[in-house]
Amino acid sequence: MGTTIQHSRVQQLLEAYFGQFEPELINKLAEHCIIRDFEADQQLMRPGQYFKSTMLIVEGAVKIYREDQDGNEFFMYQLGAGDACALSMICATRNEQSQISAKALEPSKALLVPIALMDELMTGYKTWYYFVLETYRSRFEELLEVVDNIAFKSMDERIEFYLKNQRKLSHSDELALTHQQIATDMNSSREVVSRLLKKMEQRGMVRLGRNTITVLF
Amino acid sequence: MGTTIQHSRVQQLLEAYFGQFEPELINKLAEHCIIRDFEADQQLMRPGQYFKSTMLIVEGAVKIYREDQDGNEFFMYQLGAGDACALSMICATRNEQSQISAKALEPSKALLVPIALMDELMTGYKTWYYFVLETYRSRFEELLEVVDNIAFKSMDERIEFYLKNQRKLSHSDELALTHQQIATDMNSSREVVSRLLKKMEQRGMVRLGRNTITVLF
DNA sequence: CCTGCTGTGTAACATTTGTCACAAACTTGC
DNA sequence: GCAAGTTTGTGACAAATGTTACACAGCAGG
Repeated sequence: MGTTIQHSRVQQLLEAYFGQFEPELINKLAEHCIIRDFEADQQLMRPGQYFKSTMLIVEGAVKIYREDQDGNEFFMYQLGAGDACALSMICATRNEQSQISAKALEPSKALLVPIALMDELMTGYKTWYYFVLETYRSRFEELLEVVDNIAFKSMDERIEFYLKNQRKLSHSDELALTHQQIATDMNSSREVVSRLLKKMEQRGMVRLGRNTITVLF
Repeated sequence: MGTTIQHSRVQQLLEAYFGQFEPELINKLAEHCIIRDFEADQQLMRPGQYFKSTMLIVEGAVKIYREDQDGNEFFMYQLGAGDACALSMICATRNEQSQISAKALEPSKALLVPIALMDELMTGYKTWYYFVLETYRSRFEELLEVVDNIAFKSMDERIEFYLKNQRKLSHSDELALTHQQIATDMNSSREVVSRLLKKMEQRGMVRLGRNTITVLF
């Protein structure tokens, strides 16, 4: 594939999803970014990995989660087109190991920005530095919300929050989820989730079907 | 107090605790920072507050915690001299409301950097932008550790982690803590903490006294 | 030394969450 | 339409945590 083709494709994507960037920044990025595709279920990051670039998501959905030694998972938040992976920025700038996992939930595309560019971008382009700070800020806030949930709330409230969140992410009241998936994301067990969902159905908050949960609140 | 006096005092503090800053940055900051003192137990930040400046701690210890509607607390991490409050940076840059609480654990001093300076500092001084990113990174990591603890670990493991952390912060194996304080920080109840501490004492991990816990591991 | 306050110990019980076991419902491929 | 796999429902029980209630120990001030 010719470099010019790739170059203009990147430019298009940047303009579409990162319209807040000043034109010179877009040009700069288009010169140096490459596009990377991920299949559904493919891992974008795994604990212990080093980064040589920062990722800007331009298509698909990426789940960011925590994994412990025993392989237990815990869902933290989700990224879509227009989002950047804050962790990859942090780790990239510091050349540190990542301690989190990321997985594509559907076929996804990301732009890879070489970390060698970071200094120049941060000091040279105000919209970039705003973008980076804003990325941190919003991930931090999301993480704080996660802490709130597990620190202060009971399982049923957490499920409620989870469903609301999923509804927002999928733009639909019909969620294609199994009880097991929810249990995995919340580091709980399937039976507990089933039990509580059943109670919520009795209270008229959801309608349950095989592979679907309809949110009614 | 003469401005020159204040100015040179700020400069001293910056050199002492933020020695990584380049000299021109220190001068710049010294010109515009003011010193603010906090008494023990005084609140530095409360939910819903707006920031007009970023805080650099130069003396004392500041506890950063989360509070819910019912007044329950949950300890997140602690700052000391040389640390910056990441949250005040985030909220300051975005002119957003803070959603966390900060309290001085002992008489403390902070330098207040006006947010109006942020743009200039970020783009003009590489050590500043490194510092800001590193501040985010380390707070983020700490927050991840917090998430791990409450998501994956049981109460006794969490107490163990808490005590290790306190030991590190106080540079001593003798911790001046009541069971109630620990319970508050972990959003649990005093009885549970007493019970588990007693078990740990039986296993030889700690020695318990009134107002003191001696860590033996 | 008595009084009151704060901190700790502990038993009994309630509630929440996790685990095990198994059945039933639904889905898919042949 | 049958077999095999996946998903859900549910009861019984275990374990962890939270709650209530109360005794008592240590400390401070008069």
